[in-house]
Amino acid sequence: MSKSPLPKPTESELEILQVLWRQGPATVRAVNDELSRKRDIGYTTTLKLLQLMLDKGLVLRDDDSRTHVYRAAVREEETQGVLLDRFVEAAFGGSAMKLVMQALGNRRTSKEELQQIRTLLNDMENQKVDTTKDATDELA
Amino acid sequence: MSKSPLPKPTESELEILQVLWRQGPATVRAVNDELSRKRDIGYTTTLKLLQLMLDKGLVLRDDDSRTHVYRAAVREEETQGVLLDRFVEAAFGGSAMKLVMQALGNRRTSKEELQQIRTLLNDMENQKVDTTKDATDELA
DNA sequence: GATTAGCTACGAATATTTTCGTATAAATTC
DNA sequence: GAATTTATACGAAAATATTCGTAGCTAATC
Repeated sequence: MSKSPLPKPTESELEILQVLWRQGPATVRAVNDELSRKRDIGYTTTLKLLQLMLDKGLVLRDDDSRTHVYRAAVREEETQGVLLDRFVEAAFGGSAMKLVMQALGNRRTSKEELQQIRTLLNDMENQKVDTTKDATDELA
Repeated sequence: MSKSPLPKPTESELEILQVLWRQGPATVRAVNDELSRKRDIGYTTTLKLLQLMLDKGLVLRDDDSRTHVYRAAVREEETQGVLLDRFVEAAFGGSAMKLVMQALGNRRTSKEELQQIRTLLNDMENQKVDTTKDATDELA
């Protein structure tokens, strides 16, 4: 019903969400193994983080068996949206455009990706008009 | 010359940098007044933050007169670039595309802005970033 | 069935960031 | 020129976030 408060995940919590989003439900061990690939982190640290995240409602867990299985309780896109808003505000003074321009300008992007964006741009522009038979009045 | 270590500004420090970028060199009082518009913050808190930022090399100050004047020591675009990289990594698993798509998809963007992006896309696809005979142009 | 290995719970130490109180001194006001 | 206002410096409390040690329990191994 109402939008949950959706507590802001910390940096470490985000790391874990990334793992869960990418790999699906996982045990503490699995999450920890994954995190360990990138940095030094103890097992109980990962465990504690997951427990805190459970309290916050960021993850859910299945504790039927002794080895608990955690899964993300927040959707990837939604969470990213929230974080993005915050980030745009904090780092780009609220200008999403500036961010996009910089994100695009600053790195190598493949032709496929560029085309993907073009398609999105077209969709956005058309969608704004309406959804009748023809809306292709602009060519890019 | 060499890439500076460029210590990562914290959230609060970023707030202050925003002010300095927007308004140029300013006194503690001026910065604090500006921050106070958005949230509750004591004068000495702002002062302390600026002093810490001075230590870190994020700002410079002119203390010729009793009332010191601080100014940003890091450029806006550069800092945003660093933060953006970090953010893309942390929140979008390293995919700048995902971020751009979401940033574009999730909010109202004017036709002018869309056109602006198209122009950038075209430039990028042409690989040559210049619009004239000279190829030494650079995108912001 | 005793020992070992693997798991969770949880308190607490660390580290980091944010906030402010207090001391002190210079400028301004009356 | 005394009192008030306005500064800076700085220690340290408070708030957050991260990390790990240890206890206790269950399953697996020998």
